[in-house]
Amino acid sequence: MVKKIKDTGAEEKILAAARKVFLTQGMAGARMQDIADEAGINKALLHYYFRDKDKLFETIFLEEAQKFFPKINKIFNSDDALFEKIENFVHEYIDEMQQNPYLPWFVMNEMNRDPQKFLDKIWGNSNRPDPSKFLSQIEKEVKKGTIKRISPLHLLFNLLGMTIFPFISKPMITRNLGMDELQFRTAMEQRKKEIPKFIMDSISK
Amino acid sequence: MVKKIKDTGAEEKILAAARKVFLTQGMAGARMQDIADEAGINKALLHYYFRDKDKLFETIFLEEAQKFFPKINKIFNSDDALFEKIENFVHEYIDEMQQNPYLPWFVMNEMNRDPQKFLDKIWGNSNRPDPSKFLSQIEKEVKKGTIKRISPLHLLFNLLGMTIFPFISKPMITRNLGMDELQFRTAMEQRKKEIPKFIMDSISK
DNA sequence: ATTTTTGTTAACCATTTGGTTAAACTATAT
DNA sequence: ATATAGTTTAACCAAATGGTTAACAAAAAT
Repeated sequence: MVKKIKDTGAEEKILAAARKVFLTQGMAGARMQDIADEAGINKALLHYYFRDKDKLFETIFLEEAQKFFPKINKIFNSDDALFEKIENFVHEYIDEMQQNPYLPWFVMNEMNRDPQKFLDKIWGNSNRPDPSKFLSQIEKEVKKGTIKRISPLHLLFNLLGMTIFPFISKPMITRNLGMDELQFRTAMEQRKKEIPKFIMDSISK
Repeated sequence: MVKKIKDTGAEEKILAAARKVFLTQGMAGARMQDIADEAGINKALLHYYFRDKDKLFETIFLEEAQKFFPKINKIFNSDDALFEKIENFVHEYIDEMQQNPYLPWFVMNEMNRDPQKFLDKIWGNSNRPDPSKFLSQIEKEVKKGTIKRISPLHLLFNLLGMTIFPFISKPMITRNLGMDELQFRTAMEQRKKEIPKFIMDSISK
């Protein structure tokens, strides 16, 4: 009956280990034994805390997705002006990615595997990314004539692509361009300013 | 000794099946039995033609990667003017993705899993994407003053991101925006013009 | 025609892997 | 001290999975 009065850390250690293994190996590639080893505990303990692999995976995936998407929503649905919104989005997103570089790949990977499952299950219609306000905001600006005529959808694609893609392709890009970890970090840091500038240069009249 | 005088199709059927299964499930998620079923042949025949799973996977991956990257190289290393190069790249890339939508995700996915392995093995220094000429070309244009001051690296990231990202995030994006297959296709078709325009609007003086 | 090589299969095998069990250990309450 | 509930482990189990074998069928070579 008494629950979690004291946590020596077993459960937390499992979660940390599972996070690491799932994020790098994906659901299919992850091994329960690897997670146990990584956590420094017996494999059976995994099943003691989390019934089975699916449950454990879902816990991790949900946790990661939920700490990630709401932030975006908040920005997209804020009352900021368009340019500030773009700036905020790029800034926050890149910060998040710097701390958690495997996240976007992980999310998209599992989503590719079984789109139905996650879009329904993980985002309970509550925190699913909703760019509709952002899109209509662009349209409004176009009509007002403050920015050039551009399709909101394409601007969204551009914004997302420029921001997220480097992190997804990191291994390929860095290896191919001979960048090291630090160079990549600084490049991404620069992009916080480069991307908004690039967009504004393109759409402002 | 005589090899492939006639191909009833077993080998081809295996390759087609393996392509399908590997592209959608990844190396870790793919099951040899699934490939056999998909090909309509006995599982043992897989091992008759391709020693083991690794070999089969490598065949597919190599085949896919090699029909994909050289094309890009040709564009990046051509003598076309910068804008034409960008136009060509976007055009060719989107065409390729339309026909083979799982490819970019597949390539990057497996590359994330084990970067060392593929970058050395798959691209034998021959057809590895090499944007260096493209990068220096941008720098030249900047120095000539024909375009705004922009970091070549960031422009490359922007170009790649805007072009490739929608295909990687397709399941997420389409579901979230309520797009169907046709709408997605037409949107991507539009991007062939939208992306070059977006870039030129941003960097031209 | 018959031998030999190539292609194909069903049945099988060994290992991996997710998951269970029963026993042991730890702390807390009585 | 002892019972009790919660925690952890070693040993085990069954299913899944990659891979092998031996027999059989089809084709090619003799």
